[in-house]
Order: sequence, then structure tokens, then C-alpha cells
Amino acid sequence: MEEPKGLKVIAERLNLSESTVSRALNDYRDISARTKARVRDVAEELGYEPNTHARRLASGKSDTIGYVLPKQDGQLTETFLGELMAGMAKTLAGCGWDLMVLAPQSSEDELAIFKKIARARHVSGLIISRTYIDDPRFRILQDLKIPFVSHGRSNESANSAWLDVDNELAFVEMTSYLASLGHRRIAHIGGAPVYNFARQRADGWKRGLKDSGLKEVADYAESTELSFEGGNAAMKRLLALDEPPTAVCCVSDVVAIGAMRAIRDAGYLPGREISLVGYDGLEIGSLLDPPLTTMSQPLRSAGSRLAEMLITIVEGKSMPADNQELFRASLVRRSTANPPFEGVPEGREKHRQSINSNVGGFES
Amino acid sequence: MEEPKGLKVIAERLNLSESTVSRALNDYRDISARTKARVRDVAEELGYEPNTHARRLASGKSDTIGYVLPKQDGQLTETFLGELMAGMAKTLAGCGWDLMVLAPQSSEDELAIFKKIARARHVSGLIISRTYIDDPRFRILQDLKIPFVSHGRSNESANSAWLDVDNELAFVEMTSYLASLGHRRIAHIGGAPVYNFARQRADGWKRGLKDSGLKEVADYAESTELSFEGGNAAMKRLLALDEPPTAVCCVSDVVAIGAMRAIRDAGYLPGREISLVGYDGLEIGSLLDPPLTTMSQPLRSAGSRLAEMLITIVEGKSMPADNQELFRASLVRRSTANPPFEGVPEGREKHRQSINSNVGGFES
DNA sequence: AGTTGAACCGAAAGCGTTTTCGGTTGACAC
DNA sequence: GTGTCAACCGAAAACGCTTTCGGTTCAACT
Repeated sequence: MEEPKGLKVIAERLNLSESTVSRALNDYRDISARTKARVRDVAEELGYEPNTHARRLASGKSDTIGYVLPKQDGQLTETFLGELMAGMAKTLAGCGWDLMVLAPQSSEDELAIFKKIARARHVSGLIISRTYIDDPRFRILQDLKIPFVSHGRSNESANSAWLDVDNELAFVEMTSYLASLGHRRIAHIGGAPVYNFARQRADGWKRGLKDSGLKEVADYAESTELSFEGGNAAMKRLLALDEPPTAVCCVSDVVAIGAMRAIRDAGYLPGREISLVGYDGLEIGSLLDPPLTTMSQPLRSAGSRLAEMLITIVEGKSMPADNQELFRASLVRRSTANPPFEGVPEGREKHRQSINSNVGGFES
Repeated sequence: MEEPKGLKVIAERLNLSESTVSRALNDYRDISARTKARVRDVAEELGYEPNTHARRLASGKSDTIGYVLPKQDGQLTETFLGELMAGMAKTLAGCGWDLMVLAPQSSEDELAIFKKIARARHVSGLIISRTYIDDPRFRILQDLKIPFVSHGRSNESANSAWLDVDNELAFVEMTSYLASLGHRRIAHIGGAPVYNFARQRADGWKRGLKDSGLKEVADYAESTELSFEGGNAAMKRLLALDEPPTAVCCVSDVVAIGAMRAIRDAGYLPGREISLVGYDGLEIGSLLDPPLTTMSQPLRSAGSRLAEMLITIVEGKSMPADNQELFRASLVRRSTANPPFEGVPEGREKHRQSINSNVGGFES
């Protein structure tokens, strides 16, 4: 049962040349409609599938784009990866493109991967994420002439393609929302200031304060790593202030959850003595006690859009700088953002809820 | 600056033939060590990178494996995807292989993808996950002669390669652990009985009961979808029984978190009146109140191992049936599993913790 | 000196497409 | 009946590598 595949068999069956068959299949216009139909029928019947490698070698295209996984500092438990990649893979598949995953282990490794791609060209474009404020990758990729689009902006992204959420606006809204509830002492627990989104969100918080006529208190600007423990520690510091905030804008849901813990441990109730809002829209936030108010961003559509943008750029149908899009996050009102507590004077008094007494604490 | 790439330039520079250069680079043993060294030096100097497509076309290999994303019923927020794929991509890259992502939108779509791969062969092997008890994919892939390994077993997996966690053992341990704490009414909230892991876990629970000399109560075997709401609803049903369980084994952390909510809403405290254990080892569990006791499974190493197995199979170095590995989950003791509550008689009395009164409830 | 056999290397035939460049038709106008 | 122009199709050269098959060379045995 050695069935010789290829254009050849189709050509022989129809007494046509391979080149005609190829052009028929690729819908060249110098092939008559009738011939095209015949070719397609036979191809269908034989279950013909072109050899990807031969095609790519001959055409010089690769029809493949790569997604660069965030370099894993610690665990890579980003909940959004699945959604994002599903979005990309789906639209790519729709155009006959493939999605390849790159997992650089370090910055040097990442650079090596880029260089290899620049030479081998077996990947026609890249999608990068987790952008830094000053992100050398933009310059590198441009120098290497590798088409790319970034999920997130950077200082270096003025001329490149990107898709981002309007983080600043999101945090303006978040802050204004808290202010509209009556809060006047609004703090911010931000992320490491190397990440561009962290800066944007911090800026948004500041602008939100100004818009609401509140002044920025230096002690209220915390910054930490994007983890439970980070949020927890930062919140502890805020609580230790002489005049703790009554509301906190958190850079992420995870950080917010850590902060909630600190709030409880201090004897307060999140959403009562201290309001807080997270960011990401994690589903799990709705299950917390109390459910976490947050801002949610679109993910699957983002992946899809990123792929679309990259394709048009790779195919030369548009310039990178013409592909810059800002998505918008939306407020998900749950229960951790409420008007300031008036039951007892604000401050450092403890209202311990004994419920936590026997079960608290982080795992080591 | 048209620099003509390829083996050709290297060959010319050294007065060698292209074929010699190729064999030198690929470490054939009929090339002298000295020649190899010279070739490698020049290749290095020129920054030579072989053309992937040409190489694959000529060699007939693809050096690519595909990971089939779980079909997305609802959101694809699996926290483990990132870790798993990072693990795969890393070890694949170590062998010069590529990882491609497939995102079937439906079962038909998935079948079409399989068929295409079977013909085009541009992907040499697949990794599938989320296996069903009766999973048609095993048969299909075998018929299509596509090498694959599954993350999770199935009724059909006797002769194929798989890597799984010993779900049954994990739940035996979980159940025995609860029994050893003194619990005698231990329930189980399981997953949809189409998933193989759901069955394994349910079986483990049953065996654990038997091992501990407890008898299985039909009403204690709940089953639900893998979501917060599912766990919540199932727990509500358990609580409504005449004789509610004092401990619950949950099929996943997410389900456990939903169950915790129901427990609280009923006026009890998770880990006090009702103990419960989750499964997955999600980091977020440690931040809950109280922190969730759970079983954690290795992920990155699983991805890595899956890739290794598949490579040896694709290269014909081992048979699928010889690649079957069982990982082991380990208990993470946190705070939701404790000895039965003795403060007050067990039963349906309410001990409301007023802390929840103003903030409870699911988001719609 | 003749034979043998490693040890090395080159020639050339693919691998299965795409794509350029002509060449052959037939219709249609002159 | 010649010329012209589309409309179609075939030949053949890439694409850049792998791999088989011989062919030299030279040391080491008879």
C-alpha cells in the first residue's frame, strides 16, 4: 500500500503538469475555472494535503508566528495564558498559520532565540508580552528585522505594533470610583516599577487622585512583586501608617487577595473598614469572602487581535506603527469597594473577628 | 549587502563540497575531526543557521510536536497550562524541536486537525490532555498512525503512551487522612463522570473509605462541573442531608473553594464543623481564609517528561506501551482539614459568623 | 610489490513545492 | 488568410538541505 503522495499523482490522474495543478490549487488566474474544479475534485478525493515543508521552502514563507512566553520568575501560573493562546491559535489557524511557543529561560537565552529566528526565518513574526518600561527587546527585534507585536507598550514602542489595555485609564476609573464612594485616603499597591503596565497603573492612580481633587500622599504609593505575599506585605505597611488609607487600588487581583489577608489579619474586614479593588477580573475573585471588586480585561479577543495584526504586518499589508490598539478594562462591581466605614471612628482600633483566630497565616 | 546564505558559502570558503559541510555539521563519522572543526569554525563565524524547511523537507522529519489545547468549554483559565507548556517547550528546545499549539474549537474540528496532520506530517507527534473515560481520540490517533502521548489515562490507553498522576492513590490518601483525623462521614464532590480523572478520584475516595473501614453512603457521592458554582451547589446538597458529612474530598481546588463558600453560607466554618481537602495545589488556596488543604501535583516536570516520552516514541527508540508513567500527588497541609468539631453537637445547628452578613453571595 | 581496507571526501539525486517564462491554442478582427 | 491578443497550460529552474554511492588516498599487511 505504498501510496505516492503529492502533486504528481493528481497531475497524472488528470494528464496535467504538476505546475498546473499547483497553480490551480493556489487559485492562480491563468488557470481555467474548469481545470481548477477538476483539480480540486481530484485533490479532495485523494485527500491531498500539501507538504508544508516543501511549500515553505519553495515559497520562502513560513506561515508561522511565535509566542514568547514570559520569562518565568518563579511559577508561571498566569491564568490568562490559556485564553490568550487559544485566541491566537484560533485566528491563526483560520488563515492557515501555525503558532509556535518559545520559552526562553533567561534574557541571554531569549536573545539567542531571536538571533536564530532572524537567520533561520522559520518563524515570520513574534508576539511578546510582559513588556518593561525600558525594554531592550523592541530595539533588538527591530534591528534584527523580525516583525513583532507586543502585548503591552513600552518606552520603546512608539514605532512598533502593540496591543495594550488602557491601564492608566483603568486606574483613573478605579480611583475615581473609590473617590465617588466617598474615600479620600486612597492608596495604591503597585507592581515592580520595571514593568510598563505597573507604571501605567500607578500613573492612572495619580491622575485619578488629581481628577478627584485629592492630593497624592507619598506613603500611599506602595510597590511590590506580583504575588500574594507581596500584596500582603505592602498592605501591612499601609496599615502601619499613622493615618492608614481607607481604600486601596491594587495592581492585580493576586496582590489584592494578599492585601485582603493583611486587612483581615489586622482585624478589619475588606470592603468595610478598608475598601479595595483589584485588577485582572480573575474568576476566583468572585468566590472570595468577600468577593473582590476588580477591573477585567478582554483576553481571548486580545490574542485573536494580536495574531491578526501580526499577520498583516508580516505580509506587508500594513506598517507596524499603524497597528496600535488600546483595549479598555471594565469595572466588575463585587463587594470589596464600599463607602467609607462609619460604624466606629476610623483609625487603628481593632475590631477582631474571631473567626480567623484558629486558621490564619500563610503557608510557608 | 546581499549575503548569500547557506551551506554553499561555507563550502566555498573551505574548498569543500556542500555535502561534506553538511555531514560535518551533522557530525557524520566519515568526516575527519580536523575538517569538522574547520567547518564548525567557519559556520560559527558566519553565523550560519540551517534553513529549517529545507532540512525538514530533505530529511523527511519535522522535529515538531503539537500540544492540543483542551477544547474550551467556557473559559480556558486552567492555571496549569503555562507551567505545562513551559516544561514542554523547554525540553523540546533542548533537542532542537519545536512546540506547536493546536486549538480545536470542537470535536469535528479536532478530528479534521488530526487528519490533516496524518497526511501532511508537518507535526510528528501530539500531546493530548483532558482525557475521557472513553476517549475516541486514542483510537483515532492510532488508526491515523500519529504518535502521541496523553496527559491522563483512559479506558483506551492500555497500549498507548501516557503520563498521569495517580489520582486514585491521591484520593485514597486524602480520604484516609481525613479518616485518620477521626472523620467517619466523608463525602466526595467529584467531577463530570466523563473525565477519566474524575472517575479515578471517585474510585480513590471509595477505596479510601473501605481501607478505613467506613462504608460508602450513596448520598455522599456528589458530582458536578469543575467550577466554583458547581462545588457550591454540590456542597449545598450535602449540607441539606439529614446527616451531613463532616469532611469532604473535592475533585479540584476550584470546586473546593465553591464548597467552602457554601459551608460559610450555611453558618459553618470550613475546617471546623466541616473539613475539606481540594486537589491541584493552586497557590491561591494558601491565601484563602482559611487556607485550603489540598493535594498538589507536579506540572513543569510533567510537561518536560511528556515531551521526552514523545520524542523517543517519534524517533522509534521506544514503544508507546513502554512509556506509561505515574506521578504522585502530595498532600499540602493547610487549614481546612482538622479533627471533627466537638464544640457543639454535630448536625444542622447554625453558628453564624456575622462577618459574612453584608458581603456574601456570588456574582451573578 | 601487491593487496586490503580504513578513512575521507565529492557528485549527484532527490525532497515536494512554487514560480517564471515561453509556447500553444483558438477566437476574433482586419 | 494573416495577424493579434487573450486565455491556458507545460518545462524547468529554483528553494537549501540530506543522503547514498562511489572514488581517492594512504597506511598497513602479506
